[in-house]
Amino acid sequence: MTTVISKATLQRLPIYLNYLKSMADAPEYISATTLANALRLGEVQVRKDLACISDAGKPKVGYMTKDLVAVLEDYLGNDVNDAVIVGVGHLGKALMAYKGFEEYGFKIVAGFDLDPALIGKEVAGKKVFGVEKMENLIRRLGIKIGIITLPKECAQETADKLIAAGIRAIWNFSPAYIIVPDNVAVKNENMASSLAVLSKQLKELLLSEK
Amino acid sequence: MTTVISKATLQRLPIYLNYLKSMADAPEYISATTLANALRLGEVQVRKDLACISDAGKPKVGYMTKDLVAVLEDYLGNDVNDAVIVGVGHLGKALMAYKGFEEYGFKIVAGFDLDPALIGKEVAGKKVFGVEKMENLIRRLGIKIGIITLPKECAQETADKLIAAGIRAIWNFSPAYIIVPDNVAVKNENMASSLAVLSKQLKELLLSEK
DNA sequence: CCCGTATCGATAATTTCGTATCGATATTGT
DNA sequence: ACAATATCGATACGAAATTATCGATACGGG
Repeated sequence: MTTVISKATLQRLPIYLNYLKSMADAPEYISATTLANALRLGEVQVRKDLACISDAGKPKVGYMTKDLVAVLEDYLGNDVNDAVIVGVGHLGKALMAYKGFEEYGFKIVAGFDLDPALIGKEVAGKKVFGVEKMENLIRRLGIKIGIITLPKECAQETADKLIAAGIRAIWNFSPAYIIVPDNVAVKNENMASSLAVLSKQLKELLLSEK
Repeated sequence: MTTVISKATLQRLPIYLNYLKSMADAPEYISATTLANALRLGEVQVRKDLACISDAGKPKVGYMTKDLVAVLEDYLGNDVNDAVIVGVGHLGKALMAYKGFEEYGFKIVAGFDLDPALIGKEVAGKKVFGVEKMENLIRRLGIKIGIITLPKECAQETADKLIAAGIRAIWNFSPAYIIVPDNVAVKNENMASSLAVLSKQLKELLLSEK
């Protein structure tokens, strides 16, 4: 365990956790085989992923479910990060209301927007501020993660402001491709990329039946 | 060109297209080097990706921008797929209003929801129907793609209904992991996976400066 | 009590993906 | 016209990820 965890594995860990927690009738033990079948993954792959964070697998029975959940939660959420969101449109509101981030050590503490109709309101219990308060508030609270849910025109400009205020990781949902300095992490969430994969799969499915 | 296109490449193609189209002052020609620098990718990687779909690169000058856009659009959107969306909450509305899907051969034609206050209304010019109309409408229009933006409780059940109605590709934004038959494509969009990667990057960044 | 089987962990093989290198070619400057 | 250079496409190499294989171990059934 506690070896170097590859990016690919890291992306699967939340999926295991999510699946385990969503099981209504969780058995006491669960095997890699069972998990693999349920999630459409390779049996060996699951075992290898789990080996990174757990060493409690037993032949013939599998892993104790509650232990597995515990180590996954521990690994994924071991330090809670506060985050702010810029752009309280539909997507921004959806993310602010998304239950489940906090399970992964992630907490949205405030939103920012230009719209006076939104400022001062609350969304999912989180207050919405005017963007002019943004830099000050981020700096004061020492927040490191910023989420951008804005039209692409203002995305880069906002990213620059966030970075100037001390943000070190940006999750960008705008269609714009954001460029940041090397000492800032960025994840450009591109809907079209996911879609391209799905669309290709569909095409192949339909073709294979002709 | 027209070789087998890997999944990794396929995911980058929309990014190239998006970048090229978003350039305000697009030059007549653009080189792989320029693209690579702008998108923080390897120069050779970009060239290799583009080689899959284009053969119009010229030494010293690069690719003719409008040709590149044309082949990318052609490849990514060569068959327009109609799609429906189930769950017209914040996220559903955000996707319905998302400009940019149609550039990738993808068109949301209707939404479905349970809320009587929404039924009959329009979101971004698309009508919202009651879920009881869902199966009929999908079958009648021969729609193949369904997007699920519902709470996790109803996700699997809805997926089953969609499939029964003839849907062959599901884009699932609910936190639930959806299981489908082999002849249906599914993409479980897991926010937590993206987040895990970003969060780890941030942690490493902060650690490396200590 | 022993044998068959499901499962684990580890190692090895294969595949996929990314990167480096090299000759070829078009443009620019002299 | 010719040399210098940026870029392309192709090939070869290396790294990463997935998949296959194997011995070891725990449980259940004769």
